Amino acid sequence: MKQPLESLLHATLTNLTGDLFPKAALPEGPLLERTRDLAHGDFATNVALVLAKRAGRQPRELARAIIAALPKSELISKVEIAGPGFINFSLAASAYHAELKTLLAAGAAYGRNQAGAGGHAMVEFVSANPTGPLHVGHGRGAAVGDCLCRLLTATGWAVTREFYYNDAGQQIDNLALSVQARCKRIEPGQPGWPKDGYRGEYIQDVANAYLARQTVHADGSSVTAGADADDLDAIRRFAVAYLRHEQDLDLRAFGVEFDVYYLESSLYTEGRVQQTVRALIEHGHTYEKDGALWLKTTDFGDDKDRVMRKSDGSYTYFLPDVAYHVSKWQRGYIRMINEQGADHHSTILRVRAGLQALEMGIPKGWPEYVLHQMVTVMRGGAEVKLSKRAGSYVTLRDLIDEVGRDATRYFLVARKADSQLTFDIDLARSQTNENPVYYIQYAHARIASVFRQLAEKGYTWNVKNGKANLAQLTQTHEQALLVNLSRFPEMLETAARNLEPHLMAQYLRELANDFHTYYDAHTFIVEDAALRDARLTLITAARQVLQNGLALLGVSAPESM
RNA sequence: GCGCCUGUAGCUCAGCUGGAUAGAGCACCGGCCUUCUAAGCCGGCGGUCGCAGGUUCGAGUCCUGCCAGGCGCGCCA
Repeated sequence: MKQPLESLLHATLTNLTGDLFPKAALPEGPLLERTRDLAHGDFATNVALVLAKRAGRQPRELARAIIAALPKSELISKVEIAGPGFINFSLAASAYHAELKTLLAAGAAYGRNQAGAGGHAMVEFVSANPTGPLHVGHGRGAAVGDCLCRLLTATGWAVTREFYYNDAGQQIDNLALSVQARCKRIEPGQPGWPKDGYRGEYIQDVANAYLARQTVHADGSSVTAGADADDLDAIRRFAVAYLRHEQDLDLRAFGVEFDVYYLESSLYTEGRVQQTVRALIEHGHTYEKDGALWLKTTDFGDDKDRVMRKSDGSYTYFLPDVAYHVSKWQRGYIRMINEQGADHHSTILRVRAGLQALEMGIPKGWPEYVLHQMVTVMRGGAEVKLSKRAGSYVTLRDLIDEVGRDATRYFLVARKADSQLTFDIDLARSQTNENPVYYIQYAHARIASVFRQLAEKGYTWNVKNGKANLAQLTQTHEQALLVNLSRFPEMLETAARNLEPHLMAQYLRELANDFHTYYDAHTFIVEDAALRDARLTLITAARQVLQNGLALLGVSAPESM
């Protein structure tokens, strides 16, 4: 909708270049914006205001010149100068009718674009260590990351979803020791309980399964428990597989799937960590001090250098991190987006520094990051502390079971990732209109219901007749709906470009509001066949966009509620 | 002390690349179901956009400095 008009304007301005203003004065980026107020038409441009100084003319005078140079177009019904020098465009009703037909023809594909041109993008998200069930923070990561994947796919990217986890190292040792202790009936706090052990009850479940010689499947392989409480290595393998499997069940319940599970241990077994160390040394960005090997991250903006190989010969976390990103780069991803909790924000600089130090031609801003801030969980008016170690955290599974998948996903993705989120379990549990996801789903269900009623009343919807009579849609509410439906492709484009899924959640709420308002103000199933078919055509379009939008959020679009 | 994020209505939050009169939901007050699902609609109440400067024709949005909150600042991951 916006694009043809923008092209027209751009061409007009290009023609005026040199005459009215220098070419360099032309602003880059979008020229047009949607107006907030219908009195200002459909689209507005501030280009006359922007160019005024460079052109040495009054904005309104410049606006007149631009309008005069504008070729005639069927799209536009009115152009006027407003305020200090805005040019406001009103679109012809026929332009909206054409858009509606485009929408219906495109169906589930409406709003999609090819901005990514089939390029390969990866989103790495969740990446929880297999030391316990997923908590609410992981849930936010899962919801946001999954929506990012959907947005990127819808805008022409070939997306790979990857989950990275640490299957060795200190945390996993703690896990194994904790399970071992539980195998020996030692409880947290008792003598023999490991320092920094995992205290959650799920550790006992793992221990019980281990002693019962269960077999668990995870990430393409299966592990059978040895039942020997002294075999720490067997316990470790079993516990990791057991908890990875449990996380998989959580993710499946949440409707999130991954293409690749990447094991940190493989970075060692494949020699990638060693190769990375060697390369970093070769490029001269390292030095030895106090028996440790340091990377000069200060060369790349860090406030102090970082140890990469400890004096005991083992590596700090960030070296495998760098090696891991080298793997991602070598796998050919143009875009690499890491979705993670903001408590890990300090890794951004270091990973990028490590990649730059390798001098492999990796762009400075690669990878991209989307960080989500903490989720505070409230229950009974009190905060529930998230603590994996203490074992008293709210799991993602708790939320899904109590609130439902749809509401959980919507809540976790409807806010800017940048802002802290308060997840009030009591509020989200209450199945009332306080839950905005119901509001949107209800709009969809209502439309479905209208068509059920239509059949009961012995009518059928004549699509052809509806499309031929779109001019009958003259009501204010109908026009508002037409306008907002046509905004969907722009919203999708913006949400994907900015990596901000919450924009889609927000938009759908507005669209649902437009529909509900329309629904209450007018009857769709009327005697007049032309009007009836036109209205049914309009609400079918609304149903389609609600479906498309909800699909981008991974939220269902129910036929009835 | 340093870095990242946040500060908008009583509460929870939107506000897209700076634009024209700052928007929703909840709460509160008042209306609307013999008519396609009232999980809905309409109206009202409510704001010095943390504070102070600056840039700009124009700032909630950009810059600087403060103030407040969150998260990080390890030879943990």
